[in-house]
Amino acid sequence: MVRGKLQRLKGYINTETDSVQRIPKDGPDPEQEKTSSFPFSYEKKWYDFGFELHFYEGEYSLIRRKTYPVSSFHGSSAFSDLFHVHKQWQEEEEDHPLSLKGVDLEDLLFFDTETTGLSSGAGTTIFLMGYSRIKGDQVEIVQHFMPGPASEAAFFHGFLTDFSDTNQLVSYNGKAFDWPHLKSRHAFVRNEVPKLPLFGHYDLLHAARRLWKAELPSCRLSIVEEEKLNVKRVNETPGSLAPILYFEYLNHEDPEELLGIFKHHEWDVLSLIVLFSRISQRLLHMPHVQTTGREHLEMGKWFEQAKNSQQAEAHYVKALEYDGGIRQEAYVKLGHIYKKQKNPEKAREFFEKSLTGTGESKAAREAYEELAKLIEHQDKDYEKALVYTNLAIESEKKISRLLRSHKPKTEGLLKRKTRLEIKIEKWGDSQ
DNA sequence: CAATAATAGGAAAGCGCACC
DNA sequence: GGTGCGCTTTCCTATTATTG
Repeated sequence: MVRGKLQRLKGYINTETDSVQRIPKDGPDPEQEKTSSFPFSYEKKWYDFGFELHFYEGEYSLIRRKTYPVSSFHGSSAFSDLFHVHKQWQEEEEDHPLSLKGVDLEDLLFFDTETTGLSSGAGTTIFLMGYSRIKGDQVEIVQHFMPGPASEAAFFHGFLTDFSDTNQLVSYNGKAFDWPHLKSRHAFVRNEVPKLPLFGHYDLLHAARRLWKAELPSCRLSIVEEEKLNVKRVNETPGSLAPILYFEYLNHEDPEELLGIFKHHEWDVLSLIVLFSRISQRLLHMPHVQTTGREHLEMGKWFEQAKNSQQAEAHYVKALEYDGGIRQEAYVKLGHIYKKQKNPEKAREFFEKSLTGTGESKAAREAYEELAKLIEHQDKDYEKALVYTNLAIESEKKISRLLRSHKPKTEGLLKRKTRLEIKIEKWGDSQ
């Protein structure tokens, strides 16, 4: 039985080994199948689904191209938002991981694959890969389908002959999953097909995590879609069923059940477009995007890490408008920025402001310690510095009592305390 | 199930300031 | 003017979360 299956997969031209009863009742007439130029069963269905044959060195893959106007919506965003976002990125002075400065918008490939499993062992293959992209005033979706293991070269050939080396990938966890996977599968057919291009690669999983790690229960694409894009998926099959459905397809050749997977893949690559837009709109302070205080805070951190303190400051300042905990954190972050900018007076002002109102927190602990430092070295008011050091120690203790996971790190603070006590001992009060 | 990359936290190294 | 200490930056490591 298994042997028969393998043989069937190996060469579609060889219909001799296929028993008649294995062809489903509503399948094509076996007589016709032999003479037809279409190498698989269910020719009509494939055409109805919009797929075209791709022929390469005696093998075949299937390709579907589909377009929507850029004015159409996906969730609560229009694809055309990307135009504005792209334009806005050109205005930015400093670099950022998501920046599109100098990138041709139509070079972006919003890319995803469907595979026969998660493990990257030898048994797992890619059977569907493709992308969405902007083409003029249309969004184009290109899907390459591998109709069987014997078609991998044609499958890759169709995919690889379609774009240029200026293309850039945009994916969700593609850096860790899709691309390495694609590379390892490509190795099997590398002699027969073009080389893999060396892409620039934006991975939106990491962008999403940066913004929403604290806010969302998980940063899985489906959750992000629901919470941040208002995308409600209909008529699609979850990706987790892809392996089973593909194996079933290989048995009976009826693509009907794969329709939901094609839809799923389409949703994925379309969501990537609007996700890219949504995140960029927030990063660039573009209007009409509801942005939370937490998001501003996280974006501030992101810009800070990208060494763009101007944008970092802008987002932290925005975060000041939100509720207690957020505002407190933002004050502390701003304090650090001004401290780095050699403006200790302003730094101190912001650390102090962070302590008004809100109770114990890591931010408060941080502020106490920073104030102790500034007062010791600027004012040389050792008594007062000692007071803040003790407050920091108290704060640290309370936090570790509150958060079981947090192990107290008072070592540095205690060191500071004894040093200050010695100084006071030596010189009495602040001179 | 595997691979990957970002991140957080810690250790180590470089830098600047104060003190003698 | 040399020395030591505290502070910041950088480097390294372990952990975590996502993909079909």
